[in-house]
Amino acid sequence: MKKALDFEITKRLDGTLARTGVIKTPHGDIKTPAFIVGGTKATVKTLTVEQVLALGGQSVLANTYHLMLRPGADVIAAAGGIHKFMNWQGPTFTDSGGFQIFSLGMAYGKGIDATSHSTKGDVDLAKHSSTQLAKVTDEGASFKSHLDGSSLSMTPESSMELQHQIGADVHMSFDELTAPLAGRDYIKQAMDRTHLWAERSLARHKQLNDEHIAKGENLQALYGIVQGAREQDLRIESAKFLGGRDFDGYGIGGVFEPEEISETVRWVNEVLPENKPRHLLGMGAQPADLFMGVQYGIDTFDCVAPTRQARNGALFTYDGRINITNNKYQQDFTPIDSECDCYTCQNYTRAYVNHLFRADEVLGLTLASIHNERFVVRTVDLIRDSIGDGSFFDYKKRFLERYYGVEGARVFLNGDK
RNA sequence: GCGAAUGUAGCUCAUCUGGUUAGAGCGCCGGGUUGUGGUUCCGGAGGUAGCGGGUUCGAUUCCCGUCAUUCGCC
Repeated sequence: MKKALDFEITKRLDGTLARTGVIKTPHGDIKTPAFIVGGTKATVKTLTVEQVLALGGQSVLANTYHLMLRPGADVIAAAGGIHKFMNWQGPTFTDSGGFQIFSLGMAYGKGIDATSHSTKGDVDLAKHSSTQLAKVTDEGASFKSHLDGSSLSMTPESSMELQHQIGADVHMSFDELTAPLAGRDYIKQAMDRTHLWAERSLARHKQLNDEHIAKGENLQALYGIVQGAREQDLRIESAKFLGGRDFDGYGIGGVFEPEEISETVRWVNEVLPENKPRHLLGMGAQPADLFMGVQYGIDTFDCVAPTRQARNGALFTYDGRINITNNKYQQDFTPIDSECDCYTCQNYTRAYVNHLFRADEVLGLTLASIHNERFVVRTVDLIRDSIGDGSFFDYKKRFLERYYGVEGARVFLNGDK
């Protein structure tokens, strides 16, 4: 029987979990490691698909929650699927919506968000959920739309149905995110529920794929999502549980402190089956995330931070991040980064981008987004090359010491040869 | 020339009949953002209240003078 997705490992880096490979989908291949471009609402904000292709984007990731609210999965299905709808002919992913129910529902307006770097107290969000906008039970989640407050619900089955309507190449199983403030008991409970939901997601997914086969349509792939937060034994348990199921690949979910990424990812990837792709959900706001993820076995990333930060004027350079709105760039007629090969750096100056931001001109958002997205896509591409030719550790050291400074980079270089 | 109104932060304006360190919005300066927050979020700087007198325990506030701006009338 035809498979929804193939993954071929082309090279391994000795002594690490890093590898290069190719994910093959009905809409084309993804050379890995790869940075997947954020296309939450079936658009990469401020960019045309031509611009995304030009900056080296191989694949985009959209979001089930956002698309079910607007325009509705049925509209996308009627359009012939997300590829036709948004005019992106390459590989696509959709996230299940679980994260949004957490971040926009349960934690909405409560000062708790996915990045709360708060002390690790014991907050059981389920106990608070009756007064909040989302409620999670074993059956699924009920929540209120952040757009108009209407009552909605999502189950593993309905998430799969929506994702199949949207029609991306790779889906994520419906999961429950554990909050940064969650205590171990709740982490365990949410993980168990995520496993239950993963099995139900997989069962419904297979039924829907059978329908595609009957209609002669492309098969769609499903990743199981590993949870377990910061608990090593739970992460390992989750990787074992899901690794033993017939998923096409795996997503690693949760919320991480930057310094926790490498060890959490390592726990999981030492256990997951080696021959399936692994996606690190939502991480990649800064270069160290990319190097650490790949070194410990991640094949694909997605992260909205590069484009979100771009829209607010925070731009990457190889010497660290700058805020292009700063006064000092008003008459700086050099590129954002003289070593960057993006369209923006090839054609425009810091002074011009600074002007666009100050004048509130929308082109600034586009030029900044092209630059930041190109910066991370290229960084991961060069990581892939460095695994290919064995220079990964040299590249990593050189890149991170320049970006963070020798002192700042040290924490990321510990233990490297 | 005469009459009237108005002068408070870079800008537009608050400070109720005189009462602690004169506020806001915008702008300006800096920072944040990790399964998306384009209208974002968080900090910060900045005013001898046009100027000079007077009354008062105390004046941005009341009085006088002066300068400036605006409007109206000769």
